[in-house]
Amino acid sequence: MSATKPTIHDVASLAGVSKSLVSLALSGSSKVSEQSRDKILEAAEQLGYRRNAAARSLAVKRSQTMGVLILDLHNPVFAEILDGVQSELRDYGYSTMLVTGGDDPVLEKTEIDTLLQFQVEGLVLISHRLDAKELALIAKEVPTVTVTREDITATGLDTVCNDDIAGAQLAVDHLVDLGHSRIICLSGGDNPVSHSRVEGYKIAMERNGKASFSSVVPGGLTDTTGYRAATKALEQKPTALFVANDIAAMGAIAAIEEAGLQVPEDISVVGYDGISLGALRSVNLTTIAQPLDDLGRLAAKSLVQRINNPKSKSVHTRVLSKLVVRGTARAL
Amino acid sequence: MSATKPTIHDVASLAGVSKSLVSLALSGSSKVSEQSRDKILEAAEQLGYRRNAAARSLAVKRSQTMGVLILDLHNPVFAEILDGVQSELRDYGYSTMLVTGGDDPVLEKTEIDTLLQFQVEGLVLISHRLDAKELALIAKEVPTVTVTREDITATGLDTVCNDDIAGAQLAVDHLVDLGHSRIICLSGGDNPVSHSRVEGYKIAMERNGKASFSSVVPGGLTDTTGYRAATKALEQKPTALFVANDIAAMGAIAAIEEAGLQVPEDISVVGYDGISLGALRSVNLTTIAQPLDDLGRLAAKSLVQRINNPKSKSVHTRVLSKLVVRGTARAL
DNA sequence: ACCTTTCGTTGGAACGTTCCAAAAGTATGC
DNA sequence: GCATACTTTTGGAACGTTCCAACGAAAGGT
Repeated sequence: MSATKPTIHDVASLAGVSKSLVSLALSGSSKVSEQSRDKILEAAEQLGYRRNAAARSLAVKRSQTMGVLILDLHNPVFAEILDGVQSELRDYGYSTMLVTGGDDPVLEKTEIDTLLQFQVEGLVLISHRLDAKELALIAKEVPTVTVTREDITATGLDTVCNDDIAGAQLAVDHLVDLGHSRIICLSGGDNPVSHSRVEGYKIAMERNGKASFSSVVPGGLTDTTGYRAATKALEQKPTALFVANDIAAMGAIAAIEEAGLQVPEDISVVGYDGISLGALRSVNLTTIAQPLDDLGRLAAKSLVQRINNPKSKSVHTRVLSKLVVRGTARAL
Repeated sequence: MSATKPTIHDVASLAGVSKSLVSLALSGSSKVSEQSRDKILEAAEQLGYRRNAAARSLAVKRSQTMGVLILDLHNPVFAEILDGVQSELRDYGYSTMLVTGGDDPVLEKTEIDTLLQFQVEGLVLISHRLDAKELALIAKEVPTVTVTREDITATGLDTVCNDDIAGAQLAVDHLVDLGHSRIICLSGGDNPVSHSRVEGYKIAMERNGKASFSSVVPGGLTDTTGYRAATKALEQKPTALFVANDIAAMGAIAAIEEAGLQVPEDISVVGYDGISLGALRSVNLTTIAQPLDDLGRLAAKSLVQRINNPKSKSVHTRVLSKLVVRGTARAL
């Protein structure tokens, strides 16, 4: 650590030019003579000069930074979406500031506040805990895009997500194709995403003439809740389970095996999300895969677009999820 | 979006006081009269005023922000460490700026550069790709702590990690306790962490008088590399496998099952890392668990300490990993 | 030789804060 | 009623950058 960081002034005086010229040279302006540019670049190099983003952001009134809020890094879905967000934003020349809400909704609010203090130009919210009123308020202040929920409309707010209703139908159709009728749905609890998936399940059961077998067992989005729901579901002697998400599906599989049954020989299981974890050989989960990376990329794109054109009306982007057939569902 | 963001001046004139007093009031100074404080707070609220962190950081010459570099968010180990880092830093009043290097080492460097431009006060590096020279250079510029590698000593650089050699011995000892002799080690490839784990394996085999069975099959840290290594290892008819990390262990388990054998009935498997994924009921992996959250917290602590006392010499913190017995290893 | 244009360069203002020294106001003591 | 002390408030400088208007020098046109 040098005593004090070199500033543009230091570079200027070492190169024997004015600070203005240094600024110009550093931003690659064409109106700097070859000679001066070289001197300046060399001086900067020698001093280990680095632009001060705070000062810059203050002067240009743009931070070139986006804020990202993630519900919970432990669920791989979010990490995978983040990856897309981040790499896309990088291409647009934005940096990313990431915060996680943890379990605490209050914390989530203060974290967003921190983000805003840093003058982020936009917000990507990968979380479904914020309520609509809150969200609208935030979106009014800064361009915002939510990923994974589309239940909300507010000015300045874009959304990116998959069609959960359609996706769930894909799952059921696949199971029906395999000859299943006794297909039970393990729900993901009380949140918009899970509701849609259940709805899709019901529609597909009906459409396939299996309405009489339609049965939803309340569950959640975690390993444990999936396990519990499956245990309960087994009482109804299903031949297949459609589970609200991949993690819960893994819990469900464990429950089935503990009950002395085999997946997929005795019971087929289809999950939802398409986390890369499910592709691991020892998991090998048949699932409805959301294009998670795309989800992130599109969110980023959408945000950048809105920043360039703040008055445009809300855009709701839908991505297509698709069935990924692996080893946990097979023909009866 | 309001036309233009309210500044401290706007608040001041609305409250009928000077900007200085507003600044004072907002930072909670005790030398502001009750009356003024109320007026100011109310005015701020009314305007939706929010401090500008860039301006603040410029004025106080402290960004109150730390930079975190993560190798790869897809590997849950990193996400779990990050969680600890982040929550600890929050307690110290720091914000976090996160970047990921992706696959590209060059990118990793520019990302660190971005972080430094934002005047982060410290750097947490959760990545083992940077080389020693690079690292020393960075540490000279800003307090830095690496998590997960301790092969490097440089001024201003602290490290936090577990004792891989000891951890690996724990794994082998456990297997020996269970009556195993034919224990094969699937290595994690060519990196310092994996080397240590192999070394620990060898030491423990020797110590337990099983040196003649000692055998290392080269592998990697991913699902696929674990799968391949296990396939090869099976030729030697082992009764147990010690795998370099949990993800690879999961790949190994898949290979074993595909070969028509069962875990743990025919072959026991012990992993390393203790990712929460391994605790999922359908995985249920016996492993050497690093206290990942602690790792993150300690890194954060170490960093804060160094910031408060930059001249102190390098601190190398060791955390204790422990055996977590689950379902993939059992007595012969 | 002089006016105009172009090019390269410059000083100063501005961005929104914090901090400091000093001013203004209020209370206390004699 | 005045000096003293203390509390509250204030204007201005500073932080490191970008941007703009303006400058001098060199080049071009007449």
